[in-house]
Amino acid sequence: MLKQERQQKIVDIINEEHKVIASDLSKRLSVSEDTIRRDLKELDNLGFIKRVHSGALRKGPPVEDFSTRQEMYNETKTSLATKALDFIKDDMVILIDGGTTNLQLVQELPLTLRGTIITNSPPIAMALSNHNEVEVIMVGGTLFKQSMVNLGIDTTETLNTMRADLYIMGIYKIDPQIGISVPSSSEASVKRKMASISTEIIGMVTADKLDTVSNHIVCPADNLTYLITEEINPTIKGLYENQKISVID
Amino acid sequence: MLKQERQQKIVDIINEEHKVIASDLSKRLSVSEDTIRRDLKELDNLGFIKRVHSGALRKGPPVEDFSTRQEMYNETKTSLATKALDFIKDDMVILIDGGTTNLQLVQELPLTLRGTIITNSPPIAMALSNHNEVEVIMVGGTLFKQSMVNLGIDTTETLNTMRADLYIMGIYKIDPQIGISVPSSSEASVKRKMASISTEIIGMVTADKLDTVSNHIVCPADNLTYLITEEINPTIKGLYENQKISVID
DNA sequence: CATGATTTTGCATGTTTCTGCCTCCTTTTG
DNA sequence: CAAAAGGAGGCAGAAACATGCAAAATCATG
Repeated sequence: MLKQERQQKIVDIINEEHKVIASDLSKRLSVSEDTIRRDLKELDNLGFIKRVHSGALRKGPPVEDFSTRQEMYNETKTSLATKALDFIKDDMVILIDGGTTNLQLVQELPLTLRGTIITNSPPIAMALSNHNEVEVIMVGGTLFKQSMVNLGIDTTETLNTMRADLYIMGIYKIDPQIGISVPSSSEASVKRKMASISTEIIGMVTADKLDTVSNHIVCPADNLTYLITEEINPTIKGLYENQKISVID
Repeated sequence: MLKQERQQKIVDIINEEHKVIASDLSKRLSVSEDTIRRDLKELDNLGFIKRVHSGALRKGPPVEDFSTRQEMYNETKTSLATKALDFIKDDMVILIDGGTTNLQLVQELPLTLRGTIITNSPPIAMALSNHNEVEVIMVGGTLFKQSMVNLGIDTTETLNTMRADLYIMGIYKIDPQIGISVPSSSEASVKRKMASISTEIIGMVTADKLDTVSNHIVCPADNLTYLITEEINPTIKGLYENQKISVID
């Protein structure tokens, strides 16, 4: 068995069973305890596990009580988020609204990032609790539970007094002709306001959201400065590029 | 069993049961009393528990960040929350700020509750995502990560336009003479504003917060309509009752 | 293919940690 | 005060660990 393969198994076992005993692993994987110890040491150095005497422990919290977390460990969303990271620099004022893709992005932000993040989404705010160099400004309003964002007249009024370098718009539906649309009018109006106070706008879109339409129009698609998508389909790409949007895939 | 694992269990047991007897632990964990004593000593040195003769007690940790405190699901907070539930009826406008005890309370609210909840705490808002009959209004501001609440001028100004039937105040420190205090001035001013727009105020207090003081005074203790505590100590109870606070234990 | 370098692994070694037992001391309780 | 319970510190065996070394496997390069 390959070393890398074996170490992957060890990580899997620890994630599954929350703890592991070195001598036990030795039998289960049919290698000497010395090898196991070396593996555990390496994995600890890499930060995957926590080494303790006679074995190792899982690193994260013992129980994940956020049922939504699994859903967000989506490979596509991760790769979209990674591309979006290129647009985020220190000392920017960044506006982020809701959506699981945006949440994914925030979770990938380096802990050393410095700047200001304005959001109307409680989950986004909470995800930033460990970013000590980021000032988080929450925009209040009435919580719209379906997408976990604050909306309403208070929200737009508060936004009136702000500005941002970059708005990372959560996108539910987008279509080259119709534009960006959402299921509720108050959400549309808050997004419009956010767009109006930001210098640049980027949107991350998974392929399933391309060429679909919802009830309330936010803005034309070409209001986006950058469209980050996984789609390689040249037809679709061309449609958006005709509107002078930079399409990144 | 791993040593770390055993010590984690001891901490869990103490958080759950409030106290623990060394000889009892020895049987429950199948190790000698000597080993238990050594564990308790270590855990005491690390600050997780308070060592006493013949066992150990739960420690009211003075300061630590929110993510650590959030792990402390313990019996006291649950029972305090249960008592507080009596004050919550349908169709009320309830103001709730931050704190783990408040979060615990919100998690125990019946899903059928109907009404309006105003909060400046993202975790509180998120905990209400499944309460379909509750309108959640988030008050924005600058996120104070240590206690996960929104604070600042915007926060107090927004609150100026609101009112509530009941304010459930998260209490950090309370003393009969000095009053209720918190570590930051902006937190104090937001709490004062919240108190001023609410008809009644209740506070849940675990024993470790009684008779302690922090830097910034919020208000006198007798501003509270009800004080809900686990403390049975008649002296302390009398002190607060002299100030015409209803003390519930 | 050949051959030398690198990586991986198991074994032998001396060291450290963990644990239970023992003895002596301290605290609690009646 | 005295007995009982709990605790501190030392000791020793067992288990776990780090380290060096050599054999085997793998890789790199011509």
